[in-house]
Amino acid sequence: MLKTRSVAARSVTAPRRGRPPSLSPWRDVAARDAERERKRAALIRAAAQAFRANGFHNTSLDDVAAAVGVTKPLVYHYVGNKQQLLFECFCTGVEQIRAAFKTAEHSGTTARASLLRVLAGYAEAITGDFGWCMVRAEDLDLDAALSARVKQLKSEIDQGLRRLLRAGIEDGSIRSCDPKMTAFALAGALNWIAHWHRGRDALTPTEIAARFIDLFELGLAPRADRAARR
Amino acid sequence: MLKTRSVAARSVTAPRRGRPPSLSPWRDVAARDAERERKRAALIRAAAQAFRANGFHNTSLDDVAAAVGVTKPLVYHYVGNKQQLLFECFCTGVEQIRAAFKTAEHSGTTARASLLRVLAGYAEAITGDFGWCMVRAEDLDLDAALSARVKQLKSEIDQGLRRLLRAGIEDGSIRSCDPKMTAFALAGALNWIAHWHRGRDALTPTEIAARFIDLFELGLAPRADRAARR
DNA sequence: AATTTAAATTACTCGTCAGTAAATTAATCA
DNA sequence: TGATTAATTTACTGACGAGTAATTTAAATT
Repeated sequence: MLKTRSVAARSVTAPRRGRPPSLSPWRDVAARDAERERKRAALIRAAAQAFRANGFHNTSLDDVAAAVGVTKPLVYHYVGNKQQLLFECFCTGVEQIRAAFKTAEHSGTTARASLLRVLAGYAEAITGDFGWCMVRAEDLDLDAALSARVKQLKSEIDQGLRRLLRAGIEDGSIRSCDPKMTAFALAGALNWIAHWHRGRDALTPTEIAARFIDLFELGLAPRADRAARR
Repeated sequence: MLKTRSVAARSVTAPRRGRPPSLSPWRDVAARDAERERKRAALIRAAAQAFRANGFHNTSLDDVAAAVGVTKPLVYHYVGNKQQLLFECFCTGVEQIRAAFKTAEHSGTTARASLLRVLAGYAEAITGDFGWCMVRAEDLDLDAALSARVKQLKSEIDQGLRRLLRAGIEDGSIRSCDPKMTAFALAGALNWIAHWHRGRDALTPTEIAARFIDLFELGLAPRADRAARR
């Protein structure tokens, strides 16, 4: 067990043996920091997986530590406490969604096209390791400070969706609708994926997103106008 | 406190004082059973409210008991254990949704019309006291037996949605789509309401449902054909 | 009135688990 | 090399909360 651990911990970095004693200490320092960051990230990912598998409250920090071959106090060495750990999982996931916004936002065409791209990236993020934490991290499980930050981050995403919807209504690419409720419906449908999507599903995230987008774009009622497409 | 409790417990049933000693014991027995059932229901409702307010794991049975002015062991007198309590909350909520299916299902017109009615009832149920439990009751928090029953009940609802979708595709009232993914999207959007809807919201459940239904029915893309309405 | 049954309480057990103090090992530095 | 600092562990505390045993109070039955 101990052997396993130290091997794992080492294997992340390149196994440079016989390092030159002091060619440039700066390089070494940077590498060390990077490794620390990598370990921290591994811990957070392991936690996210455990939370998704068993739920936040049914996962002890001993579990998380064991999952990565390490003992509990080390978890505290890398992250403040259990709440903080959940929060980090949340942030990691949110970051992916923000990235989706970044890449999709000013991508030329209509606001509707941008929105659909965001939704695809969103779906991708939700099906990832951090999707569950992002969606189910309850403010209730966090103290006031963290809870506020979570709400803030969620709100930013929500506002991003609404902005795209409004833009689409203005540029004529989206029918007039209530942006708030529509954003809630979109986010809800996508977030819900975290509840049912489990690893080996028939459809890939992209395929799921495509189905959802089709529904949101065209609606359930039959269309007389095929022109509305694209 | 004690006084409060006993008054509350009594006030549910008609305050028949000086009851005729033994006119018909059967009537009395039935009334007693009914009262027991009413108390049990009150407990379950209180639990649902507490779970929604603080989360399942952040709610102790002492909390639940206190909320109804009673002590913990009495909770065990009425319901097996904490899991069971959550399960009961879940069932109560699900029952409302089943009712929505019942009333909407064979209501004459097209399958799409039925579906939209079901969605309205669904939204109504989600915003109620038991919505949170229905949506967030994690199989993870229940042992194998209860978890299986929860999955079963959820699946029935899912199948109900899919059936309506398929029926709609057949009778031409719904565009061709992937029933499974569409059902997931619909359920997700609606379930998500439980995450953000808090008592005094601007919109009533019915209004929310209307907005959602509009989106699902007509989609985001502008429609050339206004005929598709109704 | 005496007895049985149900409703509700007090006072406890027992396990789990977040979080910590102190010690140890390994790596870095001078 | 010896001294410092970081990484990691062992061994603990302290609280909380689910669930129970034993008891009391009230109601129902005869």
